[in-house]
Formats: sequence, structure tokens, C-alpha cells
Amino acid sequence: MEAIDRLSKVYGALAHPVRRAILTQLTRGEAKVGDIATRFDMTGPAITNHLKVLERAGLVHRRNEAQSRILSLEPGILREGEEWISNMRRFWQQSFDRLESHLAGARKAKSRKAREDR
Amino acid sequence: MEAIDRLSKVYGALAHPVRRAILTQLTRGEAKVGDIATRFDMTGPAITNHLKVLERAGLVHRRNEAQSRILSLEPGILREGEEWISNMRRFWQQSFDRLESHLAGARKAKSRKAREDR
DNA sequence: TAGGTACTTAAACTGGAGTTTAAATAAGGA
DNA sequence: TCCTTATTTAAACTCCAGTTTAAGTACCTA
Repeated sequence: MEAIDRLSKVYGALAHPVRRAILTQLTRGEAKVGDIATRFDMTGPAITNHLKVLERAGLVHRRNEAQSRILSLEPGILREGEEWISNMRRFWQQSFDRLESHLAGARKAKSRKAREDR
Repeated sequence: MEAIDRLSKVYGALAHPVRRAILTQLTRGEAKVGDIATRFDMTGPAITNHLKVLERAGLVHRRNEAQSRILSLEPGILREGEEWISNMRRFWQQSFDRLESHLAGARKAKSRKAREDR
């Protein structure tokens, strides 16, 4: 069973160039499976599989229309992925700033000592 | 051989909760491999492996100090990952706006027709 | 209802991710 | 030099990702 958490599914889905290309294509509007398949040198089942991964991650939505399946972007989930990274970068920046001010303090202490030693 | 592109490596690295937790820990400052290992219920080699994935994605940097390996964050690469997502969201927003104004146009035409039909 | 179009499911295979135990290496200390 | 600490490499295993070909399903058109 071992339900995989959402964020892992999202990043896992983004970790394949074909799936990122599919998402990019979908920013230009909805598309049928066939529209997508013709742009990649892969068999139909391979595309079906990539679309399933994107769908299970909650990144795309599938709708039936006659014989065609219409794919469209589902933006909410992508937002979570963006947030995790930007928080990460923000926290990293803070720890970097702390390090900087620590080093600045050390430099000051050192030059003070140098003066005292003179 | 089949060299995997950078972005795929970055997202692939983020697609595991343990690796995300390691990155989060590193925002609080550098850490030895041992410091990281004690926080997860895994054997040493498993941690070594996750660290290798993070390192190959360019997300962390490893430095030797006596018997210990010191890990620290490498922020630049994370920025690329953030950019891809935020561009994606921005393009999506644009296509959403286009759809909205299209629908607004359709609604107007419809109510005009309704008036004309009266 | 027979035939085409548009996909999906099944089955099979390859290769790589994630994990463990056991052995190897590297650096420091007695 | 031998022992200890800290971590990595090797070997082995399981399971899942990605892919293909062949067969099945769903909806439309004549």
C-alpha cells in the first residue's frame, strides 16, 4: 500500500522531460491525447502512461469528449510544489545570512586582535 | 549512457520525503552525515545513497573534515527548479485568462441574443 | 450492425531506485 | 602499531518506472 505523499508525486511527475514537455504544451490550451502523442517519438501506451502519472499527481485533468480524451492543466497542485521550493530557498537564504554575519563578526574580532597585537 | 538532464535530476532528487527532510535540516546549517543519519530510521548506506542523489543533482556540497563528511546546501540549482515551476504557472495563468475572456465574450453574445429573441 | 477512430489495458521485458548486511577505507588517538 | 569512529563500497534483493507489441473497449458514422 504505502501511499506516497503528494509532494513526492508532484516532483516525481516533473522528473521526466516528456512529462514536463506535456505540461508546457498544455499551457497553450487543452489537447487531445492524440495531439500530444504526435509530438513525441513514442507509442500510444507510453503516452497514456505518462498522462496517468501526471493525473495521479493531480497536475492534469482528463475529460471525455466523444472518442477523445481532453487533457487540461490543474494549477493548484503545481502551486504547492512551487511553495516548497521557495520556502526552502528562503530558509536557506536566512541561514546564509546568519553565516555571513557570523563571519563578519569573526573578521572584526580578528582585526581588533591584530590591532591589539601591534 | 543516456545522460539525464539537470532539471530531471533536481526534481527526481526532491521526489523523496527523506531527501526533502535532509535539505530542510541543512537550512538550519551544515551537518555531518552522522547528524543526518540519527534523525532517520535507516542504515548508514541508505543515507549515503540519498546524499549521493542530492549531490549528483547539485543540491548539496560535501566537504571532508577529519573522519567526518560535512554537508551543506548549494542554492543555485534549486533556483532553476523554482523558475521552471513559476514559469509554468505564469503561462498557465495566461492561458486561463485567455479562456476566461473567451467565455466572457461568449456570455455577452448569448445575452445579446437573448435580448434580441424577446 | 459493420467498420473506423481514438485510446486504454494486458503482458512482458529492461533497467534503475531504495534498501539491507557485511566488508573495506580513512583519519585520529592510545 | 592497533583500536575506534565515521562513513563508503560491494553484493544482493525487491519493487517500481518506462517502454513495447498485441489485444480490447468506447464512441461515432454509414
